[in-house]
Amino acid sequence: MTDGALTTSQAVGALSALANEMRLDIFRALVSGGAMAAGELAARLGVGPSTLSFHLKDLRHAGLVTSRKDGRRVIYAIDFDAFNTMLAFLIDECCGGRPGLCLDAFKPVKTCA
Amino acid sequence: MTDGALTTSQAVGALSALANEMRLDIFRALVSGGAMAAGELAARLGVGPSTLSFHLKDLRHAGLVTSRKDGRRVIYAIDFDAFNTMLAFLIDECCGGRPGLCLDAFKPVKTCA
DNA sequence: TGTATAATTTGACATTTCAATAACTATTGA
DNA sequence: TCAATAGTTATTGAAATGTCAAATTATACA
Repeated sequence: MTDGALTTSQAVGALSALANEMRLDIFRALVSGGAMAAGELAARLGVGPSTLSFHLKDLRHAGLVTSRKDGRRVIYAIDFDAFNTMLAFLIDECCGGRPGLCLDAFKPVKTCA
Repeated sequence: MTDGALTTSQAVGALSALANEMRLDIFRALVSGGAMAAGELAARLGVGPSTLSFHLKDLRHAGLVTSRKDGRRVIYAIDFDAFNTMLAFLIDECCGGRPGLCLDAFKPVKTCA
């Protein structure tokens, strides 16, 4: 997921990865809690290790999270660049050519008043 | 989908609706081509009527598109408010509390220099 | 070395999703 | 009223997805 723009199937992959309640919870836990080990995620979300691993693989395959080994643990983290790329896809591909229609959502985070 | 904020399961519903190549194509066709009848969508996308109807129902159920009858045709259109609400959810819930991390995606559509 | 811990992988199973055909409903217009 | 058109709704079967328990790999440490 190093390219700037997503193909349709990459976008579908990223959307699919977030289109599941448990994976969305995982994603949000990593956003709010920062990078953490699989075991800590499992404890926070009350999920068994294999089920968690299954979903983490999905998120990682979609490029939305990264993982690195630290001893016998595996630390997961959000890939914010990839997430931004997905947001950019939604904005460009789905609102492109119709500026103004999709701008409402951005106002809360605009910093240029 | 008249409320301002989405529940998690509403967000999953909206994401799931877009997490399919054909539905994403339908959505984009409606964005770029504006409101149009199911038959015209079917012709543009080269899809059978029942398959199209199946996916349109999905998008409508997720709240991302609206429909109205016009004679014997049914006109479908993007519900941009709902789409904005979904974008806002992604931004608020997934980047909230970490301003700056998710701002990159907005720059292309910023209108304030 | 032996044991416990952290995580992934595998396999069985149920559920959901998707596509395609055929049947059905509603509307138009000859 | 009858036939054609526009869409939706069953129905079927195939493929993908999700859950859980058990087996496996890798690391740490007594």
